[in-house]
Amino acid sequence: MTTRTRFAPSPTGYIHVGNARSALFPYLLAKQQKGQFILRIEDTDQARFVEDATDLILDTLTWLGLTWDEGPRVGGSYGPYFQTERKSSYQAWAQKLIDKGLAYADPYTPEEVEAFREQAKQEKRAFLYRDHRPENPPVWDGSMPLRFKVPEIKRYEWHDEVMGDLSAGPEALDDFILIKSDGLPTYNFAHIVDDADMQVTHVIRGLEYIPSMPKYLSLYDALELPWPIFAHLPHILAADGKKKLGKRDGAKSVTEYRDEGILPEAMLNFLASMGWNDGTEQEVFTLQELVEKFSLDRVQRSGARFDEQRLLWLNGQHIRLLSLDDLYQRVTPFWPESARNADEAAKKQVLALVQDRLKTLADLPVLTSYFFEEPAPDWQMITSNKQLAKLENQEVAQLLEAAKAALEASAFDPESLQETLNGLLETTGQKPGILFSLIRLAVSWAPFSPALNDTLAVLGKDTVVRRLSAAIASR
RNA sequence: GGUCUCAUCGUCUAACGGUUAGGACACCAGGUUUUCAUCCUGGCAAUCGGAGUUCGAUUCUCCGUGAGAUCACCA
Repeated sequence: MTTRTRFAPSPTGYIHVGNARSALFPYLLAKQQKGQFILRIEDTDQARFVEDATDLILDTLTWLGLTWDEGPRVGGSYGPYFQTERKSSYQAWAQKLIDKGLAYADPYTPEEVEAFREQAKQEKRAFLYRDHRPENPPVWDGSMPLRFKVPEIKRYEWHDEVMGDLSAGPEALDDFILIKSDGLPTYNFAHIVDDADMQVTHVIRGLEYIPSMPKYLSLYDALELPWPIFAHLPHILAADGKKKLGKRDGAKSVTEYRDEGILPEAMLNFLASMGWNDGTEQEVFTLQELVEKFSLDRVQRSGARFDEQRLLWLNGQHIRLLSLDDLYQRVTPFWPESARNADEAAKKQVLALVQDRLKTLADLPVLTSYFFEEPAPDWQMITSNKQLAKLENQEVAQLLEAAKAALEASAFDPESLQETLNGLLETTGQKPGILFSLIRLAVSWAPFSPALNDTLAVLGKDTVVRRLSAAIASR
């Protein structure tokens, strides 16, 4: 049997990093086993439905590189892949339960059920709907919720690929709603029917579903459906707390990270590393490597806190892995305004220089703007520099003049420049920490820059001489 | 409150009963004859507590403690 996994989001908003990992692991497993990764949209909650959310979800997954084999936009033989379009299937499966006497109309109003719930709470005991099962339920005409009648109240035991052997007592079992009074199924019913219809072999989801497992298991049995393989994933915790990461606590959307210059492969690597590792000391994985090495039995059972610093570090690692051409493509929206009219060759030259220093793509402007526009002299940078602050005004001027003269006479390839710079050290008798820092600042007025000779070479003689003159003049 | 789950450096994690408890991020200190956010070297830092099983427990069992999840006509 080929492995078929799925990711089944509801279109209620953006995808945050926790959601993204719930998509990643089933994706990895399906790809590794040459199976199919299915995307299903669970849009049965009309109240929480958000108009553009589906497109946002699809676009986010596409950006991440988690492409689906079946689902919206691509179709497939087991569709439709939107739950609202699958009503006939839910009807058919519900009818099967009704025929077996395992589903009944819920005659109570929501207020009445709520009252039962209140009462149970008052009496300090768990609320169970099945304690209130109507003796002679009316015929279900669709205007009332349809409830599942749990056939056997017992303890359930099952295996979880991540969590191991699990079990839960009869308290976890209750008559739950299959179809709401609006005619749409609940998640509890729909996902089981859909997974069966779509021949999903592995149910991989967050561990918030574990407490409901006995209900699901009982329904599989009632429907005479084999149990799929289950894997419940630990939560990703918010950076500051111990709570499950959620939108309520301001979990950032995946697209925000994209806009901040995070690479999709870094995000995926990071997400995978929270809760999974291959047992070696490897930290940086490409998506292909993740596909090859992933396994459910090496997934952690405890939650992992979201540490952005680690994400940043991984992002830098992945930026360094990119070819220059690839990086050039990705960095397109991040260039400083002043680079807009620069030609491709010039931009690539600059990019090659800073590739090793980028932590995010969004760092590009700070690192490169002085290549494309005249930086404004900021003598604060010199007076606040520990070493440069010791220099007399006059010395600064002399050093800059000397540098200007030497560079004006120099060839401008990196090697010649290094020689010229070294020569300058001797003639001025200065320490490199002082001389080179000064030149660097006078030419870039930037907090950081690549190696001085490389920077000068890319800048070109005219620019370097002009900026040194400007620096001297502004003193 | 009921049910369920989890527990190793600050953080992410490794160690299928035997290791000086390993790696990475972050941090700190050096180095790479400029800065630095790259790179290299070094340092700091952990098995929640208590019983038990065992020659030997991070690892197995039990009890605590702590944390989380869940108890919807939401998923």
